[in-house]
Amino acid sequence: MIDIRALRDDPQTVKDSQTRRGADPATVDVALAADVSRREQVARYEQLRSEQKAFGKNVASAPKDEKPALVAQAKQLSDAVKAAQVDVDVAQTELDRSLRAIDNVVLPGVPAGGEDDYVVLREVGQVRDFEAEGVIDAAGAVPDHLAVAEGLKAIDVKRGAKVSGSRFYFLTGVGARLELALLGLAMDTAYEAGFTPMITPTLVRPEIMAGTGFLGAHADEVYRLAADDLYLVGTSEVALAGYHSDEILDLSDGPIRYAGWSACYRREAGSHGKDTRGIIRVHQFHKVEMFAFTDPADAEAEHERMLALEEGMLTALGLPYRVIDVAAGDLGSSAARKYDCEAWLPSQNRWLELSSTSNCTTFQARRLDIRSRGENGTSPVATLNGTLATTRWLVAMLENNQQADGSVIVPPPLAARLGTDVLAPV
RNA sequence: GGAGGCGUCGCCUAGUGGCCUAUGGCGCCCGCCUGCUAAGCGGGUUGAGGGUAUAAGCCCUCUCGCGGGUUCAAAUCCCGCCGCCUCCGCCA
Repeated sequence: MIDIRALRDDPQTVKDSQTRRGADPATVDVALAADVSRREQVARYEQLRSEQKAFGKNVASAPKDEKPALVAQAKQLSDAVKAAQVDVDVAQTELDRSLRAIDNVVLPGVPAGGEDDYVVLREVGQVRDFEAEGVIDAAGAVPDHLAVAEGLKAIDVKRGAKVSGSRFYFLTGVGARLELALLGLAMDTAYEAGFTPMITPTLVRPEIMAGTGFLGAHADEVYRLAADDLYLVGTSEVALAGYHSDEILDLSDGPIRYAGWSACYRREAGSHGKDTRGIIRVHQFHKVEMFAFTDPADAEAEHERMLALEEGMLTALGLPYRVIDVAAGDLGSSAARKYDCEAWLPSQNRWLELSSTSNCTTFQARRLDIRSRGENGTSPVATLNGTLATTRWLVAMLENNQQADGSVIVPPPLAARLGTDVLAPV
């Protein structure tokens, strides 16, 4: 939800933001009109209610024989109050609806445009020359993650499909160990950076799902259990954002930071035919997600901090990657800025998104009513999230660290956990 | 899954339709008293939103788990939901 006070004070900024996203700036005028209307109705209701309460005392203390006449008058007042209450409800609903139609205000510096208008901030690490090293198959191509994994008996997609259908898989043996080591490293990294480790529910109530904005444009991406009216989360961000819903937080000691470990479920409804081989795009995976509640003034610094932690993980794993500043039109309604880290995928000669960190400023906190106390009462906090590791990271590790003999070098931080620095084909 | 009980201002608690603008205690805060501490005495203490003034303050609305309903009037009566507790059953 957008800040109604900021909207009153400076509608032009919000209009400009909508324009940069490719959205309709007229939504701002609709919301402003709804705001004025709501305030009028509320003032009217409060006035009438005040009169009613004062009159009610007369009725209570009146002698018995005067009561019938007073009650008749009170009834008229009551009818007026009820009518005013209905008007307030209508105006409030209209205001909420019009505010939900407005996306978060993008931060200065965010590139304008759509999906292809991102700006590459930097490329880090060296992409190996696989051909020169002889890491190619019979057809002269770099083996992809699934070919490598099958050599290690690390991933079984055939039986995943047999048991659960397409886009499901088993991580087997070293594959399972590698994933546990990766996610464990991510949890430890987050813990050392001041994040409280959390293992979160993966089934949530409708109001939490809606409050975090995942039932909007991408509602068909979400699994729902009809018999229980619960949703399977696509990320622990949902549970972590909901964790403090309807609360007033004490941020006087700095940001509140959580690292959520959870399974994530996505229907991948709109991606038929995309990334169908291997485990790049699957219905279920695991993820360690950073989540922070901060003072709005600290949000941009926290965002940079999360990005640095993500880059630290990628560097520790020795993965070549680049950082992109996602363009306004590709942000999703709650983000004010988003950085993606993309690792190099040698089998496809392209970049693959491994992590994403969003600064949602106060947008999510307004919907979930999460505030902190300041000099002038309470105000919404800022929320931020960022990926620290997912199952998909295995894809990049398997491809980038493979050797000509089909073995895979284990990066040092994981080697310590696995007890070996190389995974050999079996 | 079945049966029952409960949810009031930090904690405990009173409150069965109208002077409830919610009782009392504990705790906490301020002051008095005091060699110091404790005790005692006096005062204050639900939270949120808005208005006005900004030294404080003053005014209005909402707030008795949440949402509806009945009524001129609801903490109180009715319905739904959520949560907690007890017992039975089942279960990793």
